[in-house]
Formats: sequence, structure tokens, C-alpha cells
Amino acid sequence: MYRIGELAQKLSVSTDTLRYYEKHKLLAATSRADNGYRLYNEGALRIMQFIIRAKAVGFSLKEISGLLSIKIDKASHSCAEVKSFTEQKLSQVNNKIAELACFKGSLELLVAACCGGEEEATHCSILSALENVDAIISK
Amino acid sequence: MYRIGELAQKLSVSTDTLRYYEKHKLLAATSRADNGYRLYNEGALRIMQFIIRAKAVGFSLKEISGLLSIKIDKASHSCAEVKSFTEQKLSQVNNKIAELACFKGSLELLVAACCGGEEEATHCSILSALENVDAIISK
DNA sequence: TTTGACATTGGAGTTAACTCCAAGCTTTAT
DNA sequence: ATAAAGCTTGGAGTTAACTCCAATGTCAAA
Repeated sequence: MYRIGELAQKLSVSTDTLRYYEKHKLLAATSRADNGYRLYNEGALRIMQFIIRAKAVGFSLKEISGLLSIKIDKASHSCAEVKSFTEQKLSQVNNKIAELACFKGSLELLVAACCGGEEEATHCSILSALENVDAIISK
Repeated sequence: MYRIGELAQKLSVSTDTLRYYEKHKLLAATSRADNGYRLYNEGALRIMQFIIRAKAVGFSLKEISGLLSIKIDKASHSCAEVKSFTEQKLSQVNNKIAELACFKGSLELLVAACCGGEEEATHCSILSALENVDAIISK
């Protein structure tokens, strides 16, 4: 079990952030020590890693809390509901991936167009490069 | 040329947002009409689309302004600098894509594990599904 | 045993990114 | 000619997500 400071350090977040997430129902401490200190286990560590990843790709804490609550079990009365929610999230993720693929393509064009290469610097900005990539993709 | 309201509607953002971006040096109006009204051209429209995309995948306005300012031209004295900045952004984008690929895999596992399919509902949450995907990827 | 690092709570302050408002000017429709 | 819709500015207000602070409690080391 980790104390809050240890977990915070492992994850490069502040202890305030961990307490904030607890207050906002994203992640409660696994348990409390006799002295009242929060204690976290490996599962909590993994959940935090998930939250950090999800934040990095543009999900809000509210959305993340939605993602965290997706569960399939036999007790679930609303499997269809869960399924449609999950499919909706999946299409969100697919959209994000497609947009990042555009960015990636443009940035690669830019890197290729830059000094190092033999080609002429025809693409003068990320925007024109992005247009180029959009054109390639839409073919 | 579009007036601010027209552009806002086309992009499903507010006029306030467009003025906010101007104030914060992300996107100035292409020109002003005689009466002082802002006017935007197709280029401005495309820049706004870029900003909206970039925001959706987790870039801050500050980072976006950095992305927008990436330009390769003959006048540039610091081509190496531009190149290294671009490569750094590229690796950021690659990280985001990898993380989204994990999400995608987990969500797909969940969808597959859900009622509809023949398989048993062995993955009880997105987190356990995510672990599974991580395991697959790290092979 | 006391100093220092760590923890607790409640609550105030900060930053980014809007969002709204008031007072006033412009243009279009009746 | 007047109302409605759209634009201008400056500035205040809001929300999310922290971030900091004060007062206090805990614990290991010198």
C-alpha cells in the first residue's frame, strides 16, 4: 500500500490532485490507516494511470468518470445501455485517432520538407501540410 | 468573406469564442469592413477547423498557437530549431495515438464481451480490458 | 523530546477558456 | 422611421481542474 505522497510521486502528480479526484468521485483511497492517512493499492495506481492517459487525449474528468463506470457483469440490468454507451465512446476515440493521424501526416511532411531532405520546401506551414494530407486521405 | 456570425455558425462556435481567439493571438480577422465589422476568408475558416481539431485531441490554446506558428520558409534563420520543435510535437502526437489505440482496443473488447456475442463476459470493466490490451501490445 | 517530514480538513485562490452583459453603432425589413 | 438583428468594445462572471494555505495531527530520527 502507498501513502498519498508516494503514489503522487510515482505518478508525477500532486497530493492535492489525488485529494481533488477523491472529492470528485474519480478515485477514492483504497483504505485508511489507523491514523487517518489514505492508503492506495496497485489497482488505484492503475486507475490513476488510466485517468492521466485519458486526460492527455482530451477527455474531461466527467467523461473519464463515465469511462471508469463502464462495467459488464451479470448483475447489470442494462447491458444494451452499456453497450451503446461504449460504442459511442468508441466512435469518439476513432474520431480522435483519425484527427491525430492527420496531424501526424502533416508534421511528417514538415519534417521531410525541412532542410535535411533533398525535396524543396514547398510546404510552408503546418496548415498547408495538413491540407495536403487531407487531400491524400480523402482520395 | 464571412462576417463573424456566419463563420461562428459554420463552425458551431460562438462569436465570443472567435473574438476571444483574436484577443489571444490565435486567429485575427482577415480584414475589417468599412463599418468596423470583422471579415473572415476561407483561410481563416480552415485555421479555425484546425484549432477545433487540435483542441479535441487535447492540445491547449497555447500549444495550438505553437503548432500554428510552425513554418518552413527560406527566410527562416532557424530551420534546425523548427525541425526539432516539429519532431517533438510529432512524438507527442505519436504518444497520443498509442494511448488512444489502447482505449480503442479495450472498448472493442468490451463491446465484444457484451451480451450480443457468444463469448462469456470475462472482462468486467474498461480497466481490466485495458490491462488485457496492454498485455497484448507489450508482447 | 523536539525537529522535520509527512498527513489531515476546510476553504480560498488561480488559470484557461470561455460566456455573458451593457452601451452603443449598422443594416435590413416593415 | 422605427424595430429587430447583427456588429463593436471593455469588462465582469463562470466552470473545470487544479493549487495553495492554515491549523492541526502523526511519526521517525537525532
